[in-house]
Amino acid sequence: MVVSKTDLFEEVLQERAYLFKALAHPARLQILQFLSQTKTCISCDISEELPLSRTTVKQHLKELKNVGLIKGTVEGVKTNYCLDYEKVDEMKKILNGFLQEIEFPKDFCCK
Amino acid sequence: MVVSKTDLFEEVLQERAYLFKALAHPARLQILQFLSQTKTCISCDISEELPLSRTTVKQHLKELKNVGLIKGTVEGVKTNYCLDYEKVDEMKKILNGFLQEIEFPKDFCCK
DNA sequence: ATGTTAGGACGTAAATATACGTCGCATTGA
DNA sequence: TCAATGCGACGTATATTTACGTCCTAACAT
Repeated sequence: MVVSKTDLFEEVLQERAYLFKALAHPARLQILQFLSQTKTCISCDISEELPLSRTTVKQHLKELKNVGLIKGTVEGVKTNYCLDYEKVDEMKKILNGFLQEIEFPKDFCCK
Repeated sequence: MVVSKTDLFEEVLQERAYLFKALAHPARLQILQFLSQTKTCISCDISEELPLSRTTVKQHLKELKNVGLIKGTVEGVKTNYCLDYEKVDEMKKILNGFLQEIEFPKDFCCK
C-alpha cells in the first residue's frame, strides 16, 4: 500500500468505512448475532459455536471490542462478552445515515 | 491465512460480510455517494474527485462492479458508471435484515 | 499444594487489499 | 491517416487481515 490514504477522505466516510470493515467477516457477524440472540453475557466458549480455532475467535472478539460493539467484563477466571448497547445504537444510526444518503429517485437515468 | 474459512459459515452471514467488505473503504463509499448525488451516469473522471490515482480509482470501481452495486456501460471511448438500482435495493434489504436481527430489548443484561 | 482451565501476549505464515505505474488497444477528432 | 484520449489488463511493492500455535499467568477446585 506504500502508505494509507484513508485519512484523506471525509470524516463521515472514514467512520462508515471503519464500521463496515469491522462487519466484513462472517465470524464477527455470527458473534454479534449470537450475543444478540442469547441476550446474555457469554464467556469465550463462543469459539465452540464457530468453525474456527480458539485463538482466531479471540482475535475477532478483540476487533469487535476495538470498534466498541462489544465489551468484555472479567469475572474471576472468565471473561463475559456482551453487546455494547450504546455503540450498537450508534452503529444503527451510521448505517441508516448511509442508507438514506444513497437514496435516489425512481426515475433514475442509467439504461 | 493458510486457507480461507469463510465458506464454513451460514450463507446469510457470508452474503452480508461480502457486502460489508465492498463498503469497507472510504473511496468506494465516496464513489457511491457521488453517483447517487449526481444522479447521472459518470465517466471515469470520478478519479478527479478522489485523492487517489486513476489506476487505484479504477480498481475500486471494479470491485463495486464485482458486487454489482454499480454498472458501467461503454459509450464509444468512454465508460459511463452508474448505480445499479436493483442491487442497491437488494443491499438495503440485506442491511436492514442485519439491523433487525441485531435488535435487542431495552432491559438488556450486561452491566 | 497442585492440577486444570480460561484467557492474555506473542509470534508466524499465507492470503488479500491497497496503491500505483506501464503497456496496449480501440475509438474519436483533426 | 494519425495522434490523442480513455480504459482494460497486467505487474508489483507494501500493508493488513486471517488463521493458527505456543507460552505464560491467574484463579478455582480438589
